[in-house]
Amino acid sequence: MAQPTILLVDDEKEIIDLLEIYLKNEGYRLLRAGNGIEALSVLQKEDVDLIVLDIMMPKMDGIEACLKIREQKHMPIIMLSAKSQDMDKILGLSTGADDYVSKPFNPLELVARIKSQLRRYTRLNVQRPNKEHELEIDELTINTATHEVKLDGRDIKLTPREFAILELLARHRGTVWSIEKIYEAVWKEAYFDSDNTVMVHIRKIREKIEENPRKPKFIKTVWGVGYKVE
Amino acid sequence: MAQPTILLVDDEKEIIDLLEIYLKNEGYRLLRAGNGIEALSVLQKEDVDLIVLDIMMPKMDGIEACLKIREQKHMPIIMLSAKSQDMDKILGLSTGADDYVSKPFNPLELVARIKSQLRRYTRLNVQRPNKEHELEIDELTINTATHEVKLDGRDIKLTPREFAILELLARHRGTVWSIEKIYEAVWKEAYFDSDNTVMVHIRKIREKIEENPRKPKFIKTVWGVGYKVE
DNA sequence: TAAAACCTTAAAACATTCTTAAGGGAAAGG
DNA sequence: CCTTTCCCTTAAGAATGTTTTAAGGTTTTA
Repeated sequence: MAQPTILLVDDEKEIIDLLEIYLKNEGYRLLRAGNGIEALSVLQKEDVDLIVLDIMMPKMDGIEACLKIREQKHMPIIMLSAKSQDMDKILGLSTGADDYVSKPFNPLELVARIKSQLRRYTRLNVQRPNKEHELEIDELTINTATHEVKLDGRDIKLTPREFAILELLARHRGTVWSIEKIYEAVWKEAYFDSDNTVMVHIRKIREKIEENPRKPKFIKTVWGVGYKVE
Repeated sequence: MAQPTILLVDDEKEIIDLLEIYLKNEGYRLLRAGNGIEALSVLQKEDVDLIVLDIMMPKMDGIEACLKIREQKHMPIIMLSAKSQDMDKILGLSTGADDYVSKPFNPLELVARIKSQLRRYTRLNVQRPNKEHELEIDELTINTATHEVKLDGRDIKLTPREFAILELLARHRGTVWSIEKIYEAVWKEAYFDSDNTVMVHIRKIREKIEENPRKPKFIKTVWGVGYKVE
């Protein structure tokens, strides 16, 4: 993290402007958003290391935004609250914020808190299981980042092709994929009829993840059409 | 952590008494100390989950105590500071405190901060290094400050490249690193296909730290993907 | 019951990873 | 400044793991 990126979310432009002066001076890269909705769309496009979030905002308030962000990604969130709204603060914390600061605040205090949070995150340097990278189907967990598959917590070893097929079906839960489509999506080349290699792979996957491969629970056959994960 | 233990360190008895009412009400177990020296001796005997530390104290002040604690154990430290000592606050943070609260404070605010810190520490169910610069994987200890590696207390000599690879994998325990990613992270230059130098280094590391390099315990191969330390 | 669709198996073909050893180069020591 | 030692890289064959092929079996549908 050479130059950490901080997203400032507040509807009061003056506050953002003020913070920008202090934070730029510390070498941070800054992004801004005027409400929760904007913040979420920025997060989709940009790689953000920490968020400063005002509680009171139009459209989507900070608490709601905080919850939504937590659903997707894990990063330090510092909440800003109007003076003496202690209940709000506590609420804010139980939504998953990592810290909060009361308005009016001393900018230096906020800078210190930001440093503290970023330091913690680099110190612990943990891979936080990123919900974004996890697919869950009942007791089956597929981590697309680490290529790990777990069934009831037990590790399942899948080969790269097997993994790719399972990921494809799990990602598009409910939709049926023909053998041809699967082949093209995974192999990225044209499919020749009379090639049963996808079928063989499906069989191998079932052998590994299904209690009874003849009566599959995860990968179902849709007769005459293809396969799906329900 | 059924009933987390909190150590309150302050020379003002009234403050500790006040906090005790609020924190007991939240179900915490409480320990008290009147200064830094007392605090350290309590820590030797008791299993503490979080410390609240006043900055201004006789004998050994909070900053000094904070540094000493950090040398030994890693746990959340919340500092208390007299009003408007902003510089003190920032100093406190750079000594390794995790958060701070200004006196006079709202007890509910402190309760919220304590919850937040404890939640974080349980949420990231991370291996907490006893010392800041040590990574532990079972009986393997990696000191990133001194570049020392110990296995069951015995010294293991690793070359710089070997150390860098092991550190990388150990720091991101659980995540799988492809050969390409490892190369780029350690060598900081572009990777050329058909270069098996990472592989050879992995082999050398295994030779040194694994009982049976064919059946590695520490550095596992994830076929078709890369390597990881579990 | 025949035809079509799907399943199973095992072995051959293919790909990746491991291992070893040797040579070049950098750093340490005289 | 030369020698020695240690570290890094390269390369090639061995070992291990994966994918494909192909042939025969089973289930479903009409």
